Order: sequence, then structure tokens, then C-alpha cells
Amino acid sequence: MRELEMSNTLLDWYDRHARDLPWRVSPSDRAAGVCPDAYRVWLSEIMLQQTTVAAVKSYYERFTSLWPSVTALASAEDAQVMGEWAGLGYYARARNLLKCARVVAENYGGRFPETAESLQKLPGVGPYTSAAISAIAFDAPEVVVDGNVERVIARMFAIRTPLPAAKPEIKERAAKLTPVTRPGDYAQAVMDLGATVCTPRSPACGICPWMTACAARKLGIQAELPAKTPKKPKPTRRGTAYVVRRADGAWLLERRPDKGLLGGMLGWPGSEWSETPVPAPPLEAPWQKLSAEARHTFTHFHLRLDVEVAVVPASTQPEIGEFIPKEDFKPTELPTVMRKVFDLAKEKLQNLN
DNA sequence: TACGCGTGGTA
DNA sequence: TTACCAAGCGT
Repeated sequence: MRELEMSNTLLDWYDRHARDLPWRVSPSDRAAGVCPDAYRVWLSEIMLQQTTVAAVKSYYERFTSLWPSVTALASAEDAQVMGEWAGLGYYARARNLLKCARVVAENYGGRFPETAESLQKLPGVGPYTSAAISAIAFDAPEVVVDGNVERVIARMFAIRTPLPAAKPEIKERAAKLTPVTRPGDYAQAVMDLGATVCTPRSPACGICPWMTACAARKLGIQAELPAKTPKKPKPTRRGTAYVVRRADGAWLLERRPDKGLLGGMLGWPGSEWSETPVPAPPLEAPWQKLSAEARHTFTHFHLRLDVEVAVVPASTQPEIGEFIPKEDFKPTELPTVMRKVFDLAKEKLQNLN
């Protein structure tokens, strides 16, 4: 199949099978001249980095409802944005989201630049996201390559080189397929194909619009591709989290530094997380160690946290962190590992409500 | 180039 | 239970 025939075949498939997503303009609306709002495209693309559509949907609805425009988001309080992002993960995205919104509001008059080259200069916007925004929001013929596209292309051309070494070859192949007409729909079509048909495990080759052109399928190796360089094993780290409740119901919390793990997020005071952590209670108190531990797995290590709880007098002044009044404390604003600690500790401390 | 950086679903 | 995986970026 020629390149033009392939892209047309996929666009026909997309016209019939495009998923209905909150941030998407349907192919029929697009044909009628409707353009997606660059702010919404950008917001969705940042949220979708390494994150599933199912996880993103409710966050996207909440963010667009609270902040309908990039200028509105630029004016938001850091703490509120971090709190709304809690649970979605990769918190550097939220910090860069705010930075980017403020750059667009202050340096670009609230309008996103249209070229991938300009977009990639913005915080948190890399090669994939810049191309995706330019293609989807402005219909520019950019080559959009994400994990889905890598998988589809690696299979289509039976590229056996493991990722990430195969990226340049994949990008070349993807570039030759990218059409000049409807590049925004085409970019979303390849990603939809990867997400719904050319899936990582047990791809549905029988219903694939590109079935006859696929080299991996001819060889029967589609499920083995793309090859990946093996991952390192995850070590286990340990630590202790301290949950303090003041007699008036306030909770002792600490804002983590902007850089590093869970940067900028609220959390419980605690020891370092390491193979042999040193206990580090935030204040003197009659500590009670819980029998259960909080378990959580991050990208590169497993964590097992002991949880110690204490109730302290209403007059207690914190040396570390800050007492948050009970009416201001929202567990949903905690990153998931900290919410797990809370869920273990709350039964022992809830009698102060 | 390789690593640090979250979370929830799935097999 | 464990390992793998998902619309990557910054350093």
C-alpha cells in the first residue's frame, strides 16, 4: 500500500470509529470547520502524558470547569492547582502546567503559539506534546509520535530494534505516512488505533484497517513488538510517616519541596525513605505505632511505610510543618501514597471530629 | 543516554 | 502478589 492510500484508509476508519472524548472535536464537526480550543488540547495532552484516558477524564472536567481559559488558570493559586492534581501522579506536570499557563498569559497575550517549534519552548511541552498541539489544535502537518504510534509503526514495518534505540527509525517511517490533509484527525486516528486495536497485548488484527499492510502480522510477530530494553528491578525502601492530630482536630501536614518526588505536594512529616531509615518524629508525643503498614509502588521503587499516630494538646506549636484546621483539610488533596497513610491512621484519630 | 518521576488497571 | 503497562518531560 502507498503512503497516501494508507493514511486515507486510516482516516476512513477514524470517521467511523473515533472515540468520543471530552477534549476531542469529532471528525464530522471538524469537517464542518470547528476547531478545538488550544487551551483544552494542551491541558488534555499534559494530563495524558503516561496516563490513561480513564484516569484523566474526571480531572479534565474538573480543571476546565474551575479554569475555563489559560488566563484563568494562570491566575490560580499554586496550592489549589496542586490539590486538584493530587492523585493523577507525575506532579512536575502540575508545576509546569502553572508555569506554562503564566508564560502564555503574560508573554503571548493568552494565545498559544501555533508552531511545534514555539510550543516546545514552553515548560512541560516536549517533542510529542508540541507536535500534538500543533496538529490537533491548528491542523499543522506535524509528525506526532507517542507510545501508541511507536507500537503501531514498529509492527507495521516489523522493526525489531528495541526501544528507545528504534525511535529515529520509527519517526522516519511515521513522517512518510503523515498526510498534508487532515493532519489533526490523522494524528488522533493513529493514537486511537494503537489504543483500541493495535494494543500492547493481544492486538485485534482481525479488525485492523491496516491489517493487509502490516509486516509484523505477515511474520506472526505482532505481539512481540515493539521490543524494549529490559527494565531494572525495583528496590524496596522503608520509612515512617507520622500522623499528628491536635486536640482541636487540626492535622499536622508538611508541604514538600518543589523538586524531587511528590514535589510541591502536601504530605505527612516522616523519616527519609531508604533501605535503613532513621526515625524522625516531628515532635515529642505519645506515639502509637499502627500494626499495618502503608504499601505503595512508585516508578522506580517499592515503599513500605510504618505509620505512627499521636494526639497532642491544642496549644502545641509545630517545629516541622503546619497544623491545618480540620475544616480546611481535604484528603483528596494528598498524593495517593499519603492518602493511604491517612486511611490507615484515621480510625485511631477520628474521635476528634 | 539514562534515569527520576505516580498511579491504577490488567493478566 | 507481582510485573507490566499508559497520549513523556526534564536533567
